[in-house]
Amino acid sequence: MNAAGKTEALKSYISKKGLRSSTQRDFIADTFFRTNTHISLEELLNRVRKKNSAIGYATVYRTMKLLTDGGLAVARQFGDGQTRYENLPAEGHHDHIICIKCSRIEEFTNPEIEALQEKTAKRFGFKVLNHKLELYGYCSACA
Amino acid sequence: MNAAGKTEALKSYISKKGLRSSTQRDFIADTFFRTNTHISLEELLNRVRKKNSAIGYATVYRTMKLLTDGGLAVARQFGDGQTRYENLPAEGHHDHIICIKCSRIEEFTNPEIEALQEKTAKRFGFKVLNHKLELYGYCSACA
DNA sequence: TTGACATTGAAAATGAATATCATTATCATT
DNA sequence: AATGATAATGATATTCATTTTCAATGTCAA
Repeated sequence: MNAAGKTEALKSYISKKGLRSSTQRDFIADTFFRTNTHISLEELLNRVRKKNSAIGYATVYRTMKLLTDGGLAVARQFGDGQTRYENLPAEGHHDHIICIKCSRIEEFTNPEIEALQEKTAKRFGFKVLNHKLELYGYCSACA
Repeated sequence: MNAAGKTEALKSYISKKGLRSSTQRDFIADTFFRTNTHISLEELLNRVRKKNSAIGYATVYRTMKLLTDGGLAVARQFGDGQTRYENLPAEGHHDHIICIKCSRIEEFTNPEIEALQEKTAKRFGFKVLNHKLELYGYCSACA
């Protein structure tokens, strides 16, 4: 989904929930939708304040929580104590394969793996909403 | 590796680093080595204090950091704000399925998924050393 | 036994995330 | 356009997990 589509999706989520619009939230969401991936709240706040320095800290948190609840952002913990928010890529879900030497990161999708995950979840009676799959190793240049 | 082996490994790690032994640390580590999986610091502290009520929580934090640095524990973030420590399993790798409401965590292995990961890695010319797969959703009780 | 220094426990400090609250903005209804 | 119910905001306080500080104690090589 592109940024415009996300803006639409957010609008319909807001109206579905009986919420109201605000210029701050629209601006924060739009700024986030234009990022690539894995932005921390601090980074997002910096970008937002470059254009609108009056926007409060808490409003950014609230907006990101709203986007996360609405399925327009994914909150991720990479272990450094800060939550990072991932903007949904245009072409659906992807996973990561990471070189532990040169930090090269490739994205991939594998529908077969997704299907097996679904099957595994059923085995445990879980309803899966999202998942994280990361492969760590050496890329061709570093092997 | 069994608990005794881990105790040995810890001892050699401590001497390699020029640290000293202490009864508190030995006891905390031993308690942890006897756990199964994914214990939070609070849970570990409770178990430790059942036998030795004078042990401070900072010492438990320090000990778990030491075990993590020494490769005898794995710190994991499952998104509920609490770090959980995983005792190294005797029988190799497993993945996780996590309830985002009640934080219930189940382990699973799926050789088919592993094989597909291997195939995916080859497609990118990567040599995979390890991976992380986590499924997030609602368990049967929270659905 | 001694002395350097690692370890401990209690408490204070830190830092990310959330809650509070007075004020302002939104929007369906008049 | 005015009203009123209430959502949203921004500043600040609070919460909660984790880390740091510090004085006292324990460890261990010399």
